[in-house]
Amino acid sequence: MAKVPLDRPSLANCPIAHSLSIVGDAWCLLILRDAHMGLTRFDEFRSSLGIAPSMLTKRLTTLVKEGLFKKIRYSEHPPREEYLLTPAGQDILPVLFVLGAWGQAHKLCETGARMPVFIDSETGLEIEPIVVDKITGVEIGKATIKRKKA
Amino acid sequence: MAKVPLDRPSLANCPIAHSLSIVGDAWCLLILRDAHMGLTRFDEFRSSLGIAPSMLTKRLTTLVKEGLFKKIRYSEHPPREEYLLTPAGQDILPVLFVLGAWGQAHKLCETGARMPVFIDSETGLEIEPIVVDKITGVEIGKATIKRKKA
DNA sequence: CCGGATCCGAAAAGATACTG
DNA sequence: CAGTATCTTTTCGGATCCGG
Repeated sequence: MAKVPLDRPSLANCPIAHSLSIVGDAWCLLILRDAHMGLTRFDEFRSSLGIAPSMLTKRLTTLVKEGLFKKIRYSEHPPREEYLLTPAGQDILPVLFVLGAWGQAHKLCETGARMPVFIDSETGLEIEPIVVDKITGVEIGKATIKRKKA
Repeated sequence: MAKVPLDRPSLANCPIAHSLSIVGDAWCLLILRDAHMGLTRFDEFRSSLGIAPSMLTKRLTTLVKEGLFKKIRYSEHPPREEYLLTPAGQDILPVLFVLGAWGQAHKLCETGARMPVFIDSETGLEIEPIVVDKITGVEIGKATIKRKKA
């Protein structure tokens, strides 16, 4: 899609729509996936994803502009830059978790052992992500999306 | 993007990439958002999102083919169909939750009160979604994505 | 009115080549 | 290594039409 029509009444005040206007694109989320796996450089992303350089430039530019990446010059001669996740970019991780968990649950990836797994950086153990309500701790699934009452 | 290149070694066994090859499109996720708000019909989606009919047809067709929607004929004369979420489609809800929570946390939607909120269908209370590890119950955020060791 | 199908100009994506 | 430039192909989105 070119752009989410955020002027639509149904979308104007929807946080989901606003999020999608930034990361509602498979390339963006795959770049963020790679960033969370430790990649930082243009060519690392390009060769990992097989994305055309012009596409990668465009995605990285908007992700920097939207505050998910910081562009850092790590060498002057020759000029070299790397892309580091900001806090906002790091906060995308739960989205990737849940997206991956959905794919796994529905056997989309049956060609063998799935390659990237989620590892707790403290315990080193694999994580199985679920979404719960922060207050009650109850797992989500029976909930619904509703229009807020006036 | 036309299609996620799932033949790439870096993506072939990645559940995130596989999920994105199906729902890695803003329109698809917005249609699913509307479906979770109770919309079922072609024209309901169209007028809610302002999507071109050809686009909507294409998205609905693939979502049916991928098993997120069931197409049900609810009238014979005239022939009328509606799109109902399958269990796989219902399981997308946590993805929408987390996506919305991210947008909210980063103040993407400051034009006023956000319209669709998340309501627990039992208690009627608003939900604040977070992602935790199923086993330990620890909130995710310090975790990382890693390649599985051989 | 509902659920699309078809057509067309504009826009975006993909591949490749090239440059500092 | 980090992108631009260019070219070709595909897709998008709007408008219109159409059968029930």
